[in-house]
This record gives sequence, structure tokens and C-alpha cells, in this order.
Amino acid sequence: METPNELHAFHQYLALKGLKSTKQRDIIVEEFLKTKEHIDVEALYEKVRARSTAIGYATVYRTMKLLKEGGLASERHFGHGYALYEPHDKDHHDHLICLKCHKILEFENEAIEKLQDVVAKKYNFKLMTHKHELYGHCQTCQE
Amino acid sequence: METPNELHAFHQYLALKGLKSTKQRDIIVEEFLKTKEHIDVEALYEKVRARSTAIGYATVYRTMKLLKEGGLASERHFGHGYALYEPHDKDHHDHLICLKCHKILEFENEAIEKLQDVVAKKYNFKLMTHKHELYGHCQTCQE
DNA sequence: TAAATATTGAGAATAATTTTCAATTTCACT
DNA sequence: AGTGAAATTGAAAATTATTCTCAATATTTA
Repeated sequence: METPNELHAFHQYLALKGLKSTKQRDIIVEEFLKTKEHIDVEALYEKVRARSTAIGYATVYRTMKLLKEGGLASERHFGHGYALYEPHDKDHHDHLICLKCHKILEFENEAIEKLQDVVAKKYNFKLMTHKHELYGHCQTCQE
Repeated sequence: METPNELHAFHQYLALKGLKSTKQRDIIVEEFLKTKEHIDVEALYEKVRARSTAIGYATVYRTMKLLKEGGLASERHFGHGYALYEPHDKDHHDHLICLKCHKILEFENEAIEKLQDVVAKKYNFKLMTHKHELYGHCQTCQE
């Protein structure tokens, strides 16, 4: 009784768009959902290949794009030149990134979110999304 | 009596690092400082070429890297896959980016900066820098 | 001015991601 | 179940921003 309902949501998204469900997509989505950290395409590709050697990089990229479009994954860029993905959260969160060990922590701050709205209003912007990243040294790396 | 003292600062930085001043670097830096908006390498290259056809892309990239290292320019990435540069401000500011017309506005918000410090402290992070970008539709594009 | 060293432009190289294309798979309709 | 139109696939080529290589040239220091 533990059908991942995100996978189900993905199938619904595909149906909605007139796209097809395939074994490859399912494997990629399952592996993606399984990792609770931020994952890059290379690491995801490795996990996927461990289950089926007949899946190429292109399909991983294509599937991540679909997940993004379907609102099931968020794509992040933290300065190194490649994308990281994470399952899309209902509750928005932002990130603390350690410049030494590249650890990523998440934070939520309601007060900041409110202030963002204030800023947007001041400039007559209709806010759709935002990116708030704090870069520094984590506790461990300060020693 | 209007010597750009940023150019002077650049020369000082070069001297400090044992690097050399060249015509190419000066032209690139002058053109960069002249634009008060965010500029990408391609646009800067065009401006530079208008003054001297004997300057290559590589030198523009190399010079922007020096400006960055010297603290005279900030590099930004707003989601499209290339870098934008802006003269480095003493007063930190963040950005509002229109998803339709790609206009970029700047904002400063002291209260948000303070809250960032609170967040960093909570996670025992030593904050070095941050990125805060608000994406949406600007006033003009809402019509 | 000369020697030592940094810089240059052009094009090759890199790296992440996207596209192309012919072969295969899915799905809606029998 | 069977068929055919349309979507999907993997592999390799293409793309794009940026960096590197290298032989020729320019700057600096003595």
C-alpha cells in the first residue's frame, strides 16, 4: 500500500499532455523520488543504470525536464556549472551552501518571505518565484 | 579631471598581482564601466570591437575574470545560460527579474539582510555572500 | 635597450545539455 | 489481440558559454 503518489501524479501529467508512460521514465522518476537530497544528472544516471543499462543520458535529461514542467521537481544552480534537482516542496524553502564542502542546508523564514512581497509590491512586480541562497562556511568547515 | 578611478583601481590591482596593463584591458574595462546596466560578454565584446577590432573574445573573458577577482565587477547568473556583469557596488543590492521582458531592477532591504544573519547564525554558518533574486512580471508586462 | 615574463588572438578544447534520426514502443481504436 | 499513428528511445552529433593552448607580441624591470 505504498504506491508513490508522486509517480502517479507524474503519470497524470503525462496523460494530460498527451505523452506516454514508459519503463525508462518510471525508473528515472522512482530513483529521483527515492533520493531525498539534491541530486545531479550524473548521479541520477548512475542510479538508473544500476537498474537498467538500457537508459541513456538524454532520457534522464528529458525526464527531468518533464518533472520540472509538471511541477514535481525543482532545478537549482549553485554556482558549479551543472544543475541539481530536488523533489518539489509545497512549502517553499531556500538554501545555505557551504563554499568549502559544498554541503547544502535548507531553511524557511516566513518573515523574509513577507518582506519579499513588500519589495515586489514596491516595484509593482507580480512575484512568481524567487531564489535566495546564503553562501559561507558551515560549522564543520570553520574549524 | 574625470579620470575613472575604477580604472585606476584596476591598474593597482594588476600591479599588486604582478600583472601588466595593456591597451586591450583598458579598453575593455572602460567600456565595461561605461555601461551602467548588467552586460553580457557578447554585448561587451561588441562595444569593445567598435573601438578596436584587434581584441578577441578570450581577452574579454580574461579581463572580466580579473575585474571579478579584483572586486570591481560582480558576475550574475539569472537562469539564462550565460553570465551578466555589473560594476561592483559597495552597498550590496539584490535583483528583481522580469520573466517576460528580462528587465532587471535592483533592490536593497536592510531588514532582509538582518534576517539572513539570523538564519546563518541559527545554522552556525559563517556568511560570506548571498544571492537573492525575485522573479516575476514587471508592471509593464502585466498589461 | 635587453631580457624576462605576461599577454594576445585564433582556434581547439571542454563540459553540460539539447537535438537529430532511425528504430522501437505505447496507446487508442478496432 | 492487432494495427497504425504518434511519441519515445539511445547513440552520437550538435550546441553554447567559457576556458585553454600556443606561437607571436607587448610590457616591464633592470
